[in-house]
Amino acid sequence: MVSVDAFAVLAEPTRRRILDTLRGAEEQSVGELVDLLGLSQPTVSKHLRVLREAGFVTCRTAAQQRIYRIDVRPFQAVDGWLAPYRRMWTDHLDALERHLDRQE
Amino acid sequence: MVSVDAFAVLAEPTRRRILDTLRGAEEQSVGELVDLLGLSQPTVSKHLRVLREAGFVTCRTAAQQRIYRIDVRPFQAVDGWLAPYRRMWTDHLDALERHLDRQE
DNA sequence: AGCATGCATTCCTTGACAGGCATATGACCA
DNA sequence: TGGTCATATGCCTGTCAAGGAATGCATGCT
Repeated sequence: MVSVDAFAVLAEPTRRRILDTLRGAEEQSVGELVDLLGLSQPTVSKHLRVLREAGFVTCRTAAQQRIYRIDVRPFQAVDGWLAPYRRMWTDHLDALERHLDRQE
Repeated sequence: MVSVDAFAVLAEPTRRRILDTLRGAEEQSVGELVDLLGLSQPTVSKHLRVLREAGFVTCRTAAQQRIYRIDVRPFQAVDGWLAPYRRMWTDHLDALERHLDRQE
């Protein structure tokens, strides 16, 4: 329960693929993800566990299936770290816009 | 030269600390970073190499010093991946705003 | 009860770093 | 030229995570 680092979780390309797949579909079962991604079932389950423990996905049980869906909160944390860097180029773009506005 | 994954680079907490330090100072030498971060010089140099090869920082030579500064382009790539997820909550916020507007 | 389905977990092996330490490189100076 | 400063690199070791194969564990069905 050691609160895994969100960036470390996203460092795995396979996990980002899982998230990208989930993003396009509201929610999906493990089997659907296995089919869509072409990965082994244990591989998908293990990545889903990492994502779940980091809060990126939530899970509900439907009969023998586990249905996963995205939770945005960890993404907000990542976005929070990224925000000051984003300002480094949006500020420049804003300045450029103001400059172009003055040109007219 | 194997085009390292930007997320994998950011997965290291120490590297994020280096970036956060650089962000507050335009540019800094390796020695300054060593002092500010309290890390060994080889450790800092090795992380800077990773950051440099991934494009997160650029480097200029000033006498015996190497002066590092941030380059925003890899951050833009990361932000690009994050953008659709960000819409998942900004859309909700926008909808909430519209709702509150109608309340008035 | 017995069996199949859907998923999670374990064990094992392998590969990728991270940090410490020592050393190399390159620029400056006397 | 010899020495020093600033930084980069190499080697070594420990740690940790990923994937494959096999197995465990529920739930549902007949």
